[in-house]
Amino acid sequence: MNEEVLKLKNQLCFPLYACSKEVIRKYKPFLDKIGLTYTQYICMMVLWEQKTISVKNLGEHLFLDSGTLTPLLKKMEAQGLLIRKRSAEDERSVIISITKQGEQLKEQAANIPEKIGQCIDLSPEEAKSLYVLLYKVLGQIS
Amino acid sequence: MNEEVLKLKNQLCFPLYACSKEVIRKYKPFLDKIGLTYTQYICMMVLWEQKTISVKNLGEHLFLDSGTLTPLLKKMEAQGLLIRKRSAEDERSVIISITKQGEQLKEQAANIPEKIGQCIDLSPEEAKSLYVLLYKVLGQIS
DNA sequence: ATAAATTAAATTTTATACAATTAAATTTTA
DNA sequence: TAAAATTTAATTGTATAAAATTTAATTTAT
Repeated sequence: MNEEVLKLKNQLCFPLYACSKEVIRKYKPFLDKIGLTYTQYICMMVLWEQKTISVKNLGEHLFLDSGTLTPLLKKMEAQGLLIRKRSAEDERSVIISITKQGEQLKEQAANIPEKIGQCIDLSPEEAKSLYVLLYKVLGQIS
Repeated sequence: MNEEVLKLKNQLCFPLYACSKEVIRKYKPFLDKIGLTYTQYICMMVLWEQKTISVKNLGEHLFLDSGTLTPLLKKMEAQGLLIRKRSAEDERSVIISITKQGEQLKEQAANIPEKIGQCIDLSPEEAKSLYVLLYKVLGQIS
């Protein structure tokens, strides 16, 4: 057996996994201030752009399924950030719509990307390269 | 407000988060065959190298705390892969030692990195670049 | 037109994650 | 040396995450 292949330091998956967790952890203090978790934050990002979207479509954007989204969206509805309504055309679909309160949250979130950016010291070229490589893998694997 | 900064497509955190999840999901069929979850797999990787390690030290390697590791390690002990024993020198520490059965599992895991590699089509240079960038961010952020 | 297949959410179960707290042991300091 | 501070696990509570199943609605094919 090649003794090297199963060493943690020779895996690409591990820094990916660890880096993802640590970056998300960095968001916590900022997201706490506006009462969102990271997953809720990326849902809101989609809603700030789209205003209205089905659970199915939202899940496709975020690589999440209804088992994760349903309880999450119910909580956010209870917080007044969005409304869930079954589609009239196709009753299997649930349509999410952002509320005024949800729209207003965007202003409070506006400085978060910059704050996170300050924690990560990559050159524009490095950041771009990382971005491209991650989306390349994501496109291949999902 | 700059309307661009909060768009999902302009975030670096999101492909990191999604890519990590999707890659780990790819491991599932292979890990299922040997009865491990991904987190258990990276614990075993450390144990295949170290044989013996404290919970504290293991957590530092994996960026995980006792709240995650304790129940995980208890399950793995019940499966016969390792033994948990409180240190004699410092009773606050719990020492994890791999068992013969845990050692044997390594042979069954030996082909997993290659299998995953087949799902990810990056040139050696791209893979190296991704690896370096991830560890760079990890070093800055944690 | 209706049975079969598909689709979309919701639910259930299992497994992380991690913050916060607790408990116990050890080390430091006054 | 005894109190205070620190360290290490364990526990508790909350929040994902995903597989598998269920339910309900819609579409397809005969």
